[in-house]
Amino acid sequence: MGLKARREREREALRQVIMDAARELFVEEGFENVSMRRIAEKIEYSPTTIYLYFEDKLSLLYAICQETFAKLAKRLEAHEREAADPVDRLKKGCRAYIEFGLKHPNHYKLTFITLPQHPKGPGWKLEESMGMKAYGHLRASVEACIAQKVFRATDVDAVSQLFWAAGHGVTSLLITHKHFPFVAKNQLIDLTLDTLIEGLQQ
Amino acid sequence: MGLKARREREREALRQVIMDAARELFVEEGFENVSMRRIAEKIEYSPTTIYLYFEDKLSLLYAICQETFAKLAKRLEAHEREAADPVDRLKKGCRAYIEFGLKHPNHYKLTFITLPQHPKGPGWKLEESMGMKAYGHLRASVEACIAQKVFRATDVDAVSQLFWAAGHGVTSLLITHKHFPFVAKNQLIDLTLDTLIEGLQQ
DNA sequence: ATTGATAACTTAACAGCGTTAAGTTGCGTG
DNA sequence: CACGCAACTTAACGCTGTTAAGTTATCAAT
Repeated sequence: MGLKARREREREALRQVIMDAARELFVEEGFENVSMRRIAEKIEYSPTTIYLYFEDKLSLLYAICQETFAKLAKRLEAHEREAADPVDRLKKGCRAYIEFGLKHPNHYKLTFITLPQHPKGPGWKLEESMGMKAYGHLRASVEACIAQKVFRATDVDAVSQLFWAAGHGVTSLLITHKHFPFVAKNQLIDLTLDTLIEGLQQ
Repeated sequence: MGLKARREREREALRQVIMDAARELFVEEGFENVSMRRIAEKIEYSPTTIYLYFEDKLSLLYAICQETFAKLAKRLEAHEREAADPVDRLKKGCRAYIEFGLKHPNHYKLTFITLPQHPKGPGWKLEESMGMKAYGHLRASVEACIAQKVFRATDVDAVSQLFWAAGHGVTSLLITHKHFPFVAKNQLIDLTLDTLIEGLQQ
């Protein structure tokens, strides 16, 4: 009967409630500054209940990041369809990536800046799934630019990694050195992307 | 007599012993995974002794980072004297920065990647001292390029931060994503610097 | 209808953390 | 010899992530 199915649904619902509460706290106050007890308090369960749904605190964060980065991949796909011109598409994709990082600094920190090694188990697969997928989008845009001969360089991976490095550099610098007197964010982002494209065009 | 001076010297010596022990542990196992008690054990003092020399754990980390910044600044100065041409100087400086990071990945991680925010307010900016000095060297090179009108852009800080971001991006990506199928390190570094300079030249 | 299993959830506790208040020791000066 | 001060330690507080054991409710089978 539908009993088992209903229980399964309820289980999944609580799992989602935990993730939503945890995400809100993590994003607001940072992963390290949020305790399991605070998450539990927020959802009005005992702290140990969380351990019935997630192996430990890190696994909880991983699950949240999976969700968030699925969103990023989707957003990149959307940008891919929007722009017909490959250069424009590349630029918009990079911009989306950077702005995503700035909007979700804690998720970005976890997955791209400090990858904490999970002491046990099969290890951290996010990079191989969501992260790789995101890189695939970037690579496709670059490949289009090279195919249309608007870029001088021909090594698709080198150029892709150049864009990733620059985008990552801007993003992580703005995130981790909040107090540094940076110029306006948008100015720095625009200058970065424009300079790269200008320098690559033949 | 020289008593006070000797005591001062001894105090400074123990302070340095603490910093050396802490740095070694931090670099080996990461800031979060090293407790004050473990540092104390290593130097064979009680944990509270450390608090006679450093306000708290983060202050200890900050002091260590100051030292690292100082080393980097010195190396940048050396490279600065070598090259007369401003573009060449800028390139060599960036290269030195990146190679410093790749050669001391754990120090780099500690000072530029993992550096957490100090909760005791905004008066703590590491960037105002040693980090600023390093940034100053970069800025001077960029300023020379702009003064000699080899660069199109005129905002010295924006361009400086562009180079910092790109250099940091390459460095941190190579350090933290060791298993990713990057192209050859030198290829990526060269492409990055050449593309930036090409894109900025008028 | 009673029993028994099973799943969901809680209580209590452990070991360790950063940090502080209070206490102890040893030494140079009066 | 006694005082004061500096260096250092002991003991404790209130946290933390996590686990073992215990409770409760619900469904299946006798």
